[in-house]
Amino acid sequence: MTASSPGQIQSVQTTFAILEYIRDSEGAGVTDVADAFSVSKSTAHGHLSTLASLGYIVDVDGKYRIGLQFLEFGHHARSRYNLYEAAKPEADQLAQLTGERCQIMVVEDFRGVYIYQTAGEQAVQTDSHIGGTVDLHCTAVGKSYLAYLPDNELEAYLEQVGLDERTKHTITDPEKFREEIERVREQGYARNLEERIEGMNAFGAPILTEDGEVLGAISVSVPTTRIDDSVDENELVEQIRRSARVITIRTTYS
Amino acid sequence: MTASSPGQIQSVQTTFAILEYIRDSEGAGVTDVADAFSVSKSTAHGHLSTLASLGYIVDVDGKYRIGLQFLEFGHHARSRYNLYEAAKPEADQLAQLTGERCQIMVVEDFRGVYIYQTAGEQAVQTDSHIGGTVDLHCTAVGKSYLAYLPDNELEAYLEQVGLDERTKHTITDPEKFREEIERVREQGYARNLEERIEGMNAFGAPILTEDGEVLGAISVSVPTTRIDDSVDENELVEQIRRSARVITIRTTYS
DNA sequence: TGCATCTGTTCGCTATCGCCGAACAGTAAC
DNA sequence: GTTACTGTTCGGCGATAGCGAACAGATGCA
Repeated sequence: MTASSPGQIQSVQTTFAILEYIRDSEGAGVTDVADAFSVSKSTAHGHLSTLASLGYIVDVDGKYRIGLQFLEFGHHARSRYNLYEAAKPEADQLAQLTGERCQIMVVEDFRGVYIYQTAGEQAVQTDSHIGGTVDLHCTAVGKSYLAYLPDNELEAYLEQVGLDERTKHTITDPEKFREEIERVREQGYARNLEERIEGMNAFGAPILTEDGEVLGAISVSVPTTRIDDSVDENELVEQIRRSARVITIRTTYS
Repeated sequence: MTASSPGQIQSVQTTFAILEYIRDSEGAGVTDVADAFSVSKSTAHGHLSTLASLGYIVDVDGKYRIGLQFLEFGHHARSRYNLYEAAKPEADQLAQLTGERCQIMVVEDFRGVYIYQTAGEQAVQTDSHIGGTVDLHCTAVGKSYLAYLPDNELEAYLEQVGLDERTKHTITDPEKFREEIERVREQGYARNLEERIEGMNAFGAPILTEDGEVLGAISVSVPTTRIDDSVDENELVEQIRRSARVITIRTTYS
């Protein structure tokens, strides 16, 4: 707990830190929280009992866990984007058609957030899940999105966030990245070749409004073992782009 | 803002009240919040800037709105029930088959919470949505759930929550309600005949573990106009019960 | 263009209330 | 039945959350 900016309310910061701790540690009690944050048991108890009486955490077998009330907030936040309802059936279909994992992403504060994710028959497990965030520069969805952003916003991303190396395939050179983005613009789709996770690739396309503004992106993940082998990249990309177009139409007339 | 129990942290209560306000009012600014809670602008600003810097609310066109970070909490809470992944495809199929609205519910603190909801072709719009909560006593999902709860917990529900009247069809007499629950047990499914919303009916079945413990429930909503008319109740109920059984099997082997 | 009126932000001051530590009370373990 | 954990309650101190006023942008209207 370092200084933190002034005018901020500490107990609120603490409460959310505790919530994140409960989430990530798969349940915690008073003592756990007191130890984890080096506060007294009474303080931890105060936060936990407040959150519990508000229903944001629930007691399950003596450990507090994240309550379902957050579902409503999450769902509400998602519905703002007017994308979920339109994109869900397309993503499901794409996953079924390809047998792989398919995801829908939007961007908030320059972070990619998966608002939907669905798995086909042979999809491999990854760390991506609904609500999870990822870098934009090393994902197919992220690059699809960045490519259709105004130039100044792309530059703002490069400056404020940068190109952190995730694997040895991550593009970290700004100039090369601009070229990559240019390629995405020309081709209308993005590729991620093990740039975020070794062995995992993805192909994505932006979801645009009719005016050409980018709302989010859709992608299909394919493990390297199936690339060249069983997967026809051109056909897959065509399917993805078609889905993206359908979603555009659906969001327009709804 | 009345007294509230001691040992509770007020600023945390306030912050969550503000979050709920932002959610329900579709966006709010510093002045809105200050007015709504009769606090000074600086206080409102403190809460909002804290929440914003944590990323839990985001500035959209000068109004704060709920951030997507809650999606991760919601998704996490839902995944605890090990029901969503197994039930989603069944619900989708049921909605497609019947053309109506289908929902999956679990219970937290004696409140029914929809963890999934999907609409068929001719489904009518209702107020139910993912994360939304409903009474147990006047819904098909709720009655399905209560029927498979141990007797003492059912009695605890009647005592602690009670049978509030929602429409003139709501069962409000405890003795009649116990009979209704007995009927659900015998038949293995529950009916809601305009007991929560005028004109809306639903048919539901419990989702059980192999040991017979109730995990949640699944239901299909049908407007009164289509009952008797186009919908064959017996067939519909059979489909729902079959889906519930499939979900049980899926949750067991996953 | 200028005035008026919104918005959000910053800054001391004060009283509140969040935090602490110790004592207490349940509960599981052995 | 004793031990060693849990979580809970209780004063007391001191940090801090909240207030109000003053400031600063933004927007709108004439």
